[in-house]
Formats: sequence, structure tokens, C-alpha cells
Amino acid sequence: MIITTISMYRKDKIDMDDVLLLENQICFKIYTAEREITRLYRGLLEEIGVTYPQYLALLVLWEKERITVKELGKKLFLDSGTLTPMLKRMESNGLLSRERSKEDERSVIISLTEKGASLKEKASCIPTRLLDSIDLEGGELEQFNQTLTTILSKLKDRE
Amino acid sequence: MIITTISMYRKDKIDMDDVLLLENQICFKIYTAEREITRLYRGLLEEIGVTYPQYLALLVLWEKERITVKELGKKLFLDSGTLTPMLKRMESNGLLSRERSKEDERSVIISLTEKGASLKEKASCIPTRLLDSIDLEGGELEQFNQTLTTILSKLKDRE
DNA sequence: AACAATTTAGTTGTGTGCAATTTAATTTGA
DNA sequence: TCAAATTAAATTGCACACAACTAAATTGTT
Repeated sequence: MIITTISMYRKDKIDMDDVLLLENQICFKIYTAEREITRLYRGLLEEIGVTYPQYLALLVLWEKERITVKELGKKLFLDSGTLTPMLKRMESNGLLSRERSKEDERSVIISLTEKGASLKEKASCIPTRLLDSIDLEGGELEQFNQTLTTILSKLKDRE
Repeated sequence: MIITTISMYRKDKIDMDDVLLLENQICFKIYTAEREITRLYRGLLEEIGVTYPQYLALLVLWEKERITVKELGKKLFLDSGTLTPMLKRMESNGLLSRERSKEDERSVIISLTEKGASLKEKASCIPTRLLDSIDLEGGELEQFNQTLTTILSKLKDRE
């Protein structure tokens, strides 16, 4: 028998009720973990005045000061339907500027303002504080990270 | 030195740029995985006409036909601000009914309609199909599930 | 060159999430 | 007992996500 669900692996039997039990839904745990992490970030990011998705955009921009909406979307796996309004909010908060590319008028180039760039310093403590909260022994964290990467690449393959 | 980040664990050094590198953000992977999983569910759930959060509510209701909004929220970690509009949408789609409790007029009891209950049969293949997509060897899946549970309980502790 | 196909942002509409507040019902405690 | 505190839903307002579509610019093809 091919093992495909947690409950099958644990109990070696198939049962419709069992398969559908919420507790067995690993996806529900990922869904919940995502919201818990966002909630935790909310507190940490409050002092620099950005949301978690905005913080992710800043992470990209701290690595590369100028980037098109398209490239940003590729890194964050978000489309213009999400990014355009979010970037407008960040612009009106003085974190970045949006300008049409001279070379290709279809593209919009996002670049950090002084203010946006300056937040990097304040944010540098955040990843450590976050992982302190998760508080896993290094090896287990590394194993978890690897499996998560594997899962992501398999999910991405199905596109 | 206490190991707190993936990059520290791997390279034994601390570097602000490194810590902030998007690739090192395990939280970003969880955030991305959640959206990928939801995307995958979208296709599977299309034929029964529900969204992923609605499907989660159905999972609970398939276990317990009548439940208050409060109890449902406790299981899904969602508040009335999210649940009330969603349950209204599900009600207008004929999946469930909402009625004030006679014993305690503050509570609203959700109960499945015939239609809502009947979807259970069609949905029974979904968890397996989902895990087929993730496609991990049983042991690794189980290990991942355990770590995820640990992370969740630690995150929940901080409330 | 000219026109079709493609690409990039933006727009629109729907569905969550969640903080903050409101309303109504119930419980508590002086 | 009865006002204060608590509880359960609902409401309001904001910020994502994302599908579907539009508009404008660029590229490809003949």
C-alpha cells in the first residue's frame, strides 16, 4: 500500500472519516502556521509601520534598490493585482517611489526612498527574534527547512 | 553561541545582509507554501463549489453536524469577523443554516443542510490527492508534520 | 512597414483575515 | 437584586490574494 496520508502512515488503514479529520490535515497546519507567523510579525513590524507582505517587498528592495514590478512579483510570487495597490500604499507612506521605465514604458521601476532604505537597520533583529519564537533545535529546524523547500518545489512544479 | 537562524546554523556567522536574505526566510516559505496549497485546493474544490476556508468549515461540520460559531472559530482559529460573512455566503449557497440558540440567544448554531452534508462523499478523495501532490516519503512527511505541530504549539503559547 | 501576438501594469470584483467597535444577552458580585 | 462585567455575533474598515479583464507598449512575422 502506498502511504499518502498521515493517518494512513500512523494507523495503516483507510477510513473516510479519518482521512477527513481536521487534525490530520497537514495543510490546515500550514494554513494556521502562516497566520500565526503573520500575527507574530505584526507585533514586530508595528514599530516600523509595515505589514508582513510589505516587509517581504522591503527584503527584496534592500537587496536590490531598483526593481520592476514584474521582477518583484517573480520573487514574491505575487501578480500586479496584489502588488500595484500594495506598492501604492507603500509609496504614499514614503517608503518607495514608482516610475515608468524609460527603456520600456510598459514597466514600472520601484526604488527605495531614504526612509525605506533606512528601515533595514531597524529590521535586522527581526528574523532572529522570529526564530527565537519558533525556538527549534538547529538540526530539526534545518530538516524542516529542507522538507519545506522540497514541498514548495513540488507544488511549484504543478503550475 | 546559540543557533537561532538557518544562516547561522549553516555558516556559523552572523551577517545582517545574510540574515535578511529572502532565501533564508523560513517564514517566507511557509507563507508561500500556504498560498500554493490554497491554489492547489482551488482546483480540487472547484467541482464542489467551495473555497479552501469554506472547506475547512465543512471538515468541522462533517464531524459535528451542529456547532456554534464560537466553537467553530475555536477549531479554525478564526473570529466572527471572518466567520460571520463566510457562513452567510455558505448559507446563501445552500450548504448550511444559521439559527439563534434557544438556550443562549447570544449564540448562533450552524447546521449542515442535506446539500452541505452530501459534499462529504465527493470530498473524501481530496486529502489523498493533495498529499499525492506533496509527494513525500512517509517518514519525512511524518517528521515534517511533527515539527510543524511543535512550531504551532510554540507560536500558540505566545498568545 | 504593418499587423498580430505578447508582455506589463493597472483595474474590477470577490473572498478572506483581523483589529476595533457595537449590540444584545447572560453572568457575576457587592 | 440589579448594576457591572463578561460573552457571542455582527459590523466596519483596511489590507491582502487572485481571477478575469483592459490598456498601452513592445516584439515578432511576414
